[in-house]
Amino acid sequence: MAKKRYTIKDVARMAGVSVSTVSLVINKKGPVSEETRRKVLHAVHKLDYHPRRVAQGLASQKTGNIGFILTDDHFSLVEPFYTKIFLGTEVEARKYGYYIILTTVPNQFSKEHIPRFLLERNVDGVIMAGRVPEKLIAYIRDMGLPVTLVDYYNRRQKTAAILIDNIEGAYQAVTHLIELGHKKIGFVGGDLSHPSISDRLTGFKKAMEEHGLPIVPEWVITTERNTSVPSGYQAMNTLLKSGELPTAIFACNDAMAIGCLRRLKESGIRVPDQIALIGFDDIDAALQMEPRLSTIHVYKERMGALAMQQMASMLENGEQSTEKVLVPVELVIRESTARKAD
Amino acid sequence: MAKKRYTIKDVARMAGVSVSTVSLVINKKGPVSEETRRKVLHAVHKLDYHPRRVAQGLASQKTGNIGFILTDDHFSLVEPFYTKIFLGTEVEARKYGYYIILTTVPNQFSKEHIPRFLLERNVDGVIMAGRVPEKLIAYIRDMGLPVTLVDYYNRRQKTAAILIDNIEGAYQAVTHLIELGHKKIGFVGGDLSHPSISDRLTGFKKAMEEHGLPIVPEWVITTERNTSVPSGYQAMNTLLKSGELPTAIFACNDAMAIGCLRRLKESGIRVPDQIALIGFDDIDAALQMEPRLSTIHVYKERMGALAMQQMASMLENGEQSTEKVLVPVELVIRESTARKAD
DNA sequence: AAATAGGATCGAAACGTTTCGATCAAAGTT
DNA sequence: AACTTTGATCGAAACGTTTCGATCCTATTT
Repeated sequence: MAKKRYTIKDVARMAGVSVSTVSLVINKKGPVSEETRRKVLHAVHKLDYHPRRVAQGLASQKTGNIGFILTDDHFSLVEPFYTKIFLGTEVEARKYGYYIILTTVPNQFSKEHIPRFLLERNVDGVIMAGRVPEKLIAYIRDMGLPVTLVDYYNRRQKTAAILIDNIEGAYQAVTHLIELGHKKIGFVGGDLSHPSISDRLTGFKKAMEEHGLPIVPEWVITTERNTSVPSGYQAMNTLLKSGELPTAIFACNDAMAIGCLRRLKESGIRVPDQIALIGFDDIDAALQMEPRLSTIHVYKERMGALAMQQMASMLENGEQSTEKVLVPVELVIRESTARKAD
Repeated sequence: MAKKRYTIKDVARMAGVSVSTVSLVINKKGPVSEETRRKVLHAVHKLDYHPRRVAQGLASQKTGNIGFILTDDHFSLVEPFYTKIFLGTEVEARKYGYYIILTTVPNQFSKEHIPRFLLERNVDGVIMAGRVPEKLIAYIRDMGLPVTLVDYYNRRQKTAAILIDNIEGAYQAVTHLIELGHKKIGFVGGDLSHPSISDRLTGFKKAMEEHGLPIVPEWVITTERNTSVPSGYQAMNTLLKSGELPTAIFACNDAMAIGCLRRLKESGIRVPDQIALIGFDDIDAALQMEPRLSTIHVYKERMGALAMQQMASMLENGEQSTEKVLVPVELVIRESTARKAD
């Protein structure tokens, strides 16, 4: 039943040329006469020949695979944020003829967690999304493999990266609130050591300052350890206990915004009537909320695709790029933000 | 900077044995004296040697890769149902030393969409999740590759499969409604040609009959083309127009249940007070609803893992299994179902 | 003591490509 | 007319393993 698969030899025989000539034609290298090219391609077609990846790999010392690394918590998250980035990469990879091998590593990374595809030299390059262990980045760079980071950037490692325009996004979100007439605006964030979060805070401050609005320290919550729904809930809790409330809140991501929303509902505070709320990321859940969440849309699939493009060009040039691509975002106005009631 | 990677030759030299002996030790084949085994393993360790996958692949005619195929719409769906199955497979694959290569194919499948990893013979077996083109299954079987289906099963193709216990799940859901005192129960489904959906209808009928309750044709909606949120919305619409309403509804999946809920809210009908509602699948969104959706939990990651196990054993025995594994489900009672008000 | 069996080890072929250097013919240069 | 360049093609080595059959040694059987 299993059909016989032809090899390059069969093609060569059929076309009446040598094996190496067939290889040249297939890989579009070296000069080949129009005549032989035709003959070869005809034979290829006739036999439905496809070179075996594994053989190409051994001979050319390229596997044709790209590793895609996420940390455990990023992938197991309810929100398919990084999953979408992955998908974008996967689809783009196909265009280039690469395979993507996905793996996750624990946040508490140590030597024995080194992905097998690195040990076995089974990838030509690595794309990593989200905050990823420092050591791992260094290890891969050390192997001489090109690296692209997505949605993360570390000042010390000189790698290529695809980044959300966090400052601009936050700026837009806060400006939106200001244009709705809000003057008392709070920031809900966490873990400022993460570059994305601190950038979003920067954007917040920039918008406030440019419009001559005061930044009230009690309304800037940055004590939460992470940026999950429960953290948002907690942060809102803190805010509620601190006397006067702001009239609008910019949460550093949708997950935290959802946490805030939940806490506000429990206190019977109406969104957006009493407090306007805007998030960041535009995860799927933002659309499920009541009210539906205004947010900053992030083009996740696009980011994944861009990472693959960057990787492909590094693979072509054979050198590690340090280019940082800033991907624009888009303000999405839904129901959780409204003109300030007076 | 790029560290030199050692090959099996280096290990052989260091251990003072032949290359073939090293191979025997590493792969735990053939008889090797304890003495040499020690020497070899010591050298392996010392040099941090790992065989290159690509070389093993060529020599052994096994790639070490498993293909994972989804249809486009399954992967781009908002609900990460199949994504979770994929994740389960991926984690399990690591234990066995396999890599997973993910790809999607269009629903309208034709010859030119054959995944590249098949043409290039870059996988040892294929796992497919969800409803998948008939032709593709046949093609792969034809290549002599083992196949496992997840959450889909076609009577004509004799393949292994990991299946949700749909009949039992539906039976439990409906029985739950009956135990709450409901007698007028509706079914919201679509596309009965899909085995999962028709099985869920079977479970519905079984529960109704066993409890001596009538199945009212007007309350059994099976006219929708698919099982999405909008279809659920539409189905509810139909139900609303048909005179008397049931007091409880079993939707064949959570997506449709969400659609129903949305429509009910628009009409100001309270769930669960006026109508109890239960879904199936336990997707993430079920937890986000207000009220939170009662449903039948499906162990998605587990199903993915089981598929990998099945694949591994087929790869070991070198033969296509036709075993069907029925994975149990679990009733999850949340807020959308309540005792019938009288 | 010779014959046999079995365990341990090894050399070499094979897997299916790419790629490098060699060869040869035709065209261009002096 | 001799020499050089260029284009087309090819043969063979190389990639790093696995695996098969051969060989050698030791222990067992007769």
